[in-house]
Amino acid sequence: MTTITCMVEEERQDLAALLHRLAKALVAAELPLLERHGLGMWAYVVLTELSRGAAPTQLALAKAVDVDKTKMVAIIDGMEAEGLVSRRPDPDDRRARIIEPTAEGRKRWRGARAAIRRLEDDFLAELPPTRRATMLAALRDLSGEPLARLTVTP
Amino acid sequence: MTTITCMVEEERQDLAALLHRLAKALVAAELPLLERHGLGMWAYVVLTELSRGAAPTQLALAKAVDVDKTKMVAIIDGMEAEGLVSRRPDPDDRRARIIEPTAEGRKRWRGARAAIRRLEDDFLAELPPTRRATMLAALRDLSGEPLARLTVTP
DNA sequence: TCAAGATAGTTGGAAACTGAGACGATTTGT
DNA sequence: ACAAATCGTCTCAGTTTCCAACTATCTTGA
Repeated sequence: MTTITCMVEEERQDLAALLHRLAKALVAAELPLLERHGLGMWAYVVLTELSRGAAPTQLALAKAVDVDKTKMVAIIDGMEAEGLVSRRPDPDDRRARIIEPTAEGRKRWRGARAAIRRLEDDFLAELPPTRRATMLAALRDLSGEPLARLTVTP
Repeated sequence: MTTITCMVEEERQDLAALLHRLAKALVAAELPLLERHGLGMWAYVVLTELSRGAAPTQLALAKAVDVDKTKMVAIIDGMEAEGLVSRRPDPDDRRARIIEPTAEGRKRWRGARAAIRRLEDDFLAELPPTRRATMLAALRDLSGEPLARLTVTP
């Protein structure tokens, strides 16, 4: 008698596609919230980066949020026109401009972030607490060193 | 003596931003693999959907992979020109075209998927097995009903 | 039955985004 | 002091995205 071991293929779907779909749906759901608080997506992303405390130059900001520096010009232009950020010459390097959020920028960002946080908490409420915590921790871990290794070793 | 309870704000970063960055980096890392197997990103996504077994019409395909139907025309045009899929009139509805992968399309897709699977497995190897399994299961769960609820209830 | 409306695929064009190149003003290295 | 590199900006071409039409076909309701 022969024993046949049937190796069931783990029909996992592509991780990239899965993450992409989730991110796309979340962004689509959050865009109306942002606009209700008077912010576009890029403005929110920039303000989020600025909320980390440091006062970066325009180029550092572009790298931090991963957009082209030529695009950052237009983003900051718009935000400055709306009074969300201010450009200030860097005293240590007169080529560079230091970007800082205004009081209004901070205010709108806090409102928008709270709304987004509520939506995401609601979205995540589907999962039991321990699984949710494990997943968030795993995602955070992956977005660190493993992600960096991806981009340098093609 | 007074006891001060310090509520440490869980400084979680935005889930959408986190997922977006991960997806973007993964896609960027996988694009060279795809092109090495003679596939573009859209061709791979379409072939992946076709591999589910059903033979969908062009419109059903567009909805399944979430692109505009007008863009699907160009995608299928290119794939047909490369001999990756075939257009066949739907016998039940002469307006519709049924899209089917060719042998060559299936072959290239299998090769590309294997390469992608290897890269993703390597990427996920950073996590301990149980955490990885929990995370993947959680992501899969979220991409089902919770995601659908997001898009209809803004 | 048959006329009106809806639908599948296609085409074309407008608007937004992306990415590369160049340039002036400035800094850095030698 | 001088060459090379860098920061912010501008411009321009190539793409993608979205919307409005159009043809051919299907479906529905009087």
